[in-house]
Amino acid sequence: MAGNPLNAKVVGRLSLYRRLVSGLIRRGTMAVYSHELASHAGVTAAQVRRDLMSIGFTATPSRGYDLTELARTLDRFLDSAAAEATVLIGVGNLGRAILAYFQGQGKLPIIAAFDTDPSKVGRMVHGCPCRPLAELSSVLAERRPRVAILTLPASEAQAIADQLIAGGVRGLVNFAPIPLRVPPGVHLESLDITMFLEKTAYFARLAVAREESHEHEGSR
Amino acid sequence: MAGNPLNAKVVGRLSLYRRLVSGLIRRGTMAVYSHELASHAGVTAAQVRRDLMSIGFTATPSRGYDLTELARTLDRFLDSAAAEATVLIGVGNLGRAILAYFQGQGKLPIIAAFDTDPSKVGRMVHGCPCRPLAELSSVLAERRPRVAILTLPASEAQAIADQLIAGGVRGLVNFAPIPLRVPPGVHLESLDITMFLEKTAYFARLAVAREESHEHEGSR
DNA sequence: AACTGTGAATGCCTTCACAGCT
DNA sequence: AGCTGTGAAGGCATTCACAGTT
Repeated sequence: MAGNPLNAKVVGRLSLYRRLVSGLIRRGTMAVYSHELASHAGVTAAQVRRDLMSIGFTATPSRGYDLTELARTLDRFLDSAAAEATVLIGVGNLGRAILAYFQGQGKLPIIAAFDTDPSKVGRMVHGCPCRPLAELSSVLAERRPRVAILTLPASEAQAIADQLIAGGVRGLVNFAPIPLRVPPGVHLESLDITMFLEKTAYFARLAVAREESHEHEGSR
Repeated sequence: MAGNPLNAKVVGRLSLYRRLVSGLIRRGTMAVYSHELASHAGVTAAQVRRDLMSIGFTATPSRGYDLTELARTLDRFLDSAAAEATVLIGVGNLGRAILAYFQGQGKLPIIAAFDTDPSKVGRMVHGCPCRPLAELSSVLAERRPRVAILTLPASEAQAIADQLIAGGVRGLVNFAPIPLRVPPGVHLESLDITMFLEKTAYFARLAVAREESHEHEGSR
């Protein structure tokens, strides 16, 4: 059932393929060749073939990959049998946006959100109950969530992460702009939005500079 | 001024180092050794040395990297002389969260947000004017923003991206869950939150399975 | 004695390229 | 004729390890 442990980049692309495949199915497509799926995903055909090879999914040279079968296989790899309980810590603007985005998504239900702010606690936020942070450990003990989303201030992120991991959480998606330290066996995905923006600004500036120097040609 | 073109991963870490450095300066630290900065950043000391080497910043073996000097050098690399005008497309929950996060951050001012929803248009959202999408091209022409943040539905993302690029934008941060196609010379940073969550859930599940099988030892 | 800067080694990921299949 | 599955090659990023410096 587990198969051989897949590499993180492959899993990311599988998640993307799944979404593309379900879109194609909805449009009535029955099968695709690697280069077709590749062009939708923005990767090479060889990459698609390798990725699908790594989960043991095969095509026929004549028809390509059967989409119904592929969708089922991807579901089996990416989803648990039961839905994976998830918690979210930090009901600020970003936390609320993510709650709104994932409410009613089926798999990965966010079972509770936590915050220290008394004005938020007790309410429903986009369909999710907001509870005081003090109740975190009892929720961890009772509901055994395995995934947590951190949308809280950087100053509190490490302490909360430690508490979550101690309580059994094994996957963290961190939006706080600080590098977290997690023990081996715990998966951490860090999404530092400021960093992505600064990176983008750097390359945008470079591109503009390059274009401008090409315009009046004379340099170099 | 441009130097040799840096690799994207290096630029990402430089952005992180900058934040760490400014925190250290605030606490009164004057200099750090590569292994100290590395431990804050969660990378190896060799990595820090290589990254700083790539921007030509050097230390003295006795004191390490001078933080004041380093902060200045990083600023010079990561910031433009003038602030880089940025626009945001799609004032949904996520768009609003990002507007809130970046308002008043100095560099990278979001000069306008765009949406088609008439109930949003005309208002200020977290200090940023929300304008109708129809005005996008005139704003592109007048203000020449170079960076854009896409927080809109997947179905519209590619068309808007094309319009932005035609209007001079050279860096995109895309939150829409779809792979965008951009021409060479345009930098694209894609942040597919669903993908990150699914990846994390996969590895969390794997970790739990591994722990459970270790508990009653006999399997293999 | 301990650090930096860096050539060389390693390791990982992606792509090539082709035999095999239909 | 055109596709897949995959060994081998290639390219890129990280780490090693050490000469040089203070």
